[in-house]
Amino acid sequence: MDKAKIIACIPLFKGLSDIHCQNIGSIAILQIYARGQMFFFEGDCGIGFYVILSGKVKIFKLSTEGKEQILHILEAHEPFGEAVVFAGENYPASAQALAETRVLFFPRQKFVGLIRREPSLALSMLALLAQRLRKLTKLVENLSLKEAPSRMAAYLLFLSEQKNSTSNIDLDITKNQLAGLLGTIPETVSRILKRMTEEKIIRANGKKISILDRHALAKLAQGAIKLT
Amino acid sequence: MDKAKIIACIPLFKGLSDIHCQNIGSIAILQIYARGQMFFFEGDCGIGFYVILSGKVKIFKLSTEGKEQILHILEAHEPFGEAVVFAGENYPASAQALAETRVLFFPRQKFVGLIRREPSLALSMLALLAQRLRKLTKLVENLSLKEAPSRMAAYLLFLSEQKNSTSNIDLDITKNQLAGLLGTIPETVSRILKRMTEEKIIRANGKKISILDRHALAKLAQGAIKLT
DNA sequence: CGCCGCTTTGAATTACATCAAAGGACGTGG
DNA sequence: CCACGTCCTTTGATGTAATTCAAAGCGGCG
Repeated sequence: MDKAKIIACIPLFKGLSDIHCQNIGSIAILQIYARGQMFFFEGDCGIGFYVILSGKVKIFKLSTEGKEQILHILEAHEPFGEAVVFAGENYPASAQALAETRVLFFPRQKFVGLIRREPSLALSMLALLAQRLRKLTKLVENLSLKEAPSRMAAYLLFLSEQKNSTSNIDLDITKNQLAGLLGTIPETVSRILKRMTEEKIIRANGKKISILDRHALAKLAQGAIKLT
Repeated sequence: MDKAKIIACIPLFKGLSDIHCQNIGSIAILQIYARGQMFFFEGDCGIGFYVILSGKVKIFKLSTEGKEQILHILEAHEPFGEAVVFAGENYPASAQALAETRVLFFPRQKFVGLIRREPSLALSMLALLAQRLRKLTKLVENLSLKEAPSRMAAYLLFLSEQKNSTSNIDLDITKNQLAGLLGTIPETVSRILKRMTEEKIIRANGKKISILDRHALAKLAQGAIKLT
């Protein structure tokens, strides 16, 4: 199995010539993490970044009392730990495998060397960071400007759009994790879903959720209406 | 007045050769914004980014009900609007001058052209974005994992460190803006400062604040203790 | 001087977290 | 294949931090 081939398939490295993919491949290290295993803890010295080949990874922060805020849940082809490569300090959050996960690891110094010689790679990384920035900005907006039901509504709509705009969504995370993502607790998630069901906005069946009233959900997401 | 000279003084462009500073200067446009004037609104098409020469700029989001969350308050030498240059969509937040502000404006396309030819400029921008990412991560942590008094304590300590670790801080923003920065409302800010004063952790006099008990403030910031 | 926006304070309200408990899903090992 | 434990999920009762609403004092600036 050729690492250059794998790399050519990763969106982040899209558009790079074969020779560059080979260069990148030559510094990449294939690693496998078991479910529950940590990639790094917040505050660890940053030694490089990862790209997921398969599996699922949670990026999160922990409060002193143990409550967790999930920043991202990432899947195949998505990179993480990039910020540390360029600001060269410690990881600003922790990363853990939610399932068995295969990754490519890119050591910091070597990767920076590549970037120096390949401007289009630099632009790819810039685009990636800029996009992360947008995503976090959105998260801040949600956390501070919206209440929990709105955040839930926004998340359901987001999931729905990701998956071809079907009305049938599959939460592929536990409601515990969903709570961490929305900045709340499992009990609240449960109650909100219940109320949405009562108002016939959604139909819930375990991790399967059908959107019955997309319009109401959208209104809810903007905070224009409330759950009674 | 030579734009290349000005640019050489900006931390973002530190370490670039004279010739590069000239190139950068040749695409930069000097602009002056009056107090209260908007640079752009959230959702506007992104046409470029700015670097502050003097003045003060607020980057913020507005909820549908009009509450605002301030993401950053920026001063001389700090850039803003960078994310849009590389993700090439719309501004993810709004920007407004809090005082008369002089900026250099860098049009998107031209700047990307420069980066293609100058890897060290790319690395500078990468470092900048990575740092922004850290800052936002911290904000998310504060908003979701800490309660208001902790966020206030953290902010006071942050200000104190910025200004040579003196115990005498000058909030150079209104408490209204401080509330927006901390993700709360002016009344809450007022009450928290009052309680901190009662517990002799700080002494407040208008916008001047003295830290009396730095240790207690630090404990508060981590959430280890609470205001009674 | 007079106005407008900032600031403070109190009382009422609310959204959400916490605590407690029970039911359910899932996987492991017997 | 069933029994068991663990974790996830739901539901109710209770508590609390923070927003909302209201009103009055303060301050700066035209």
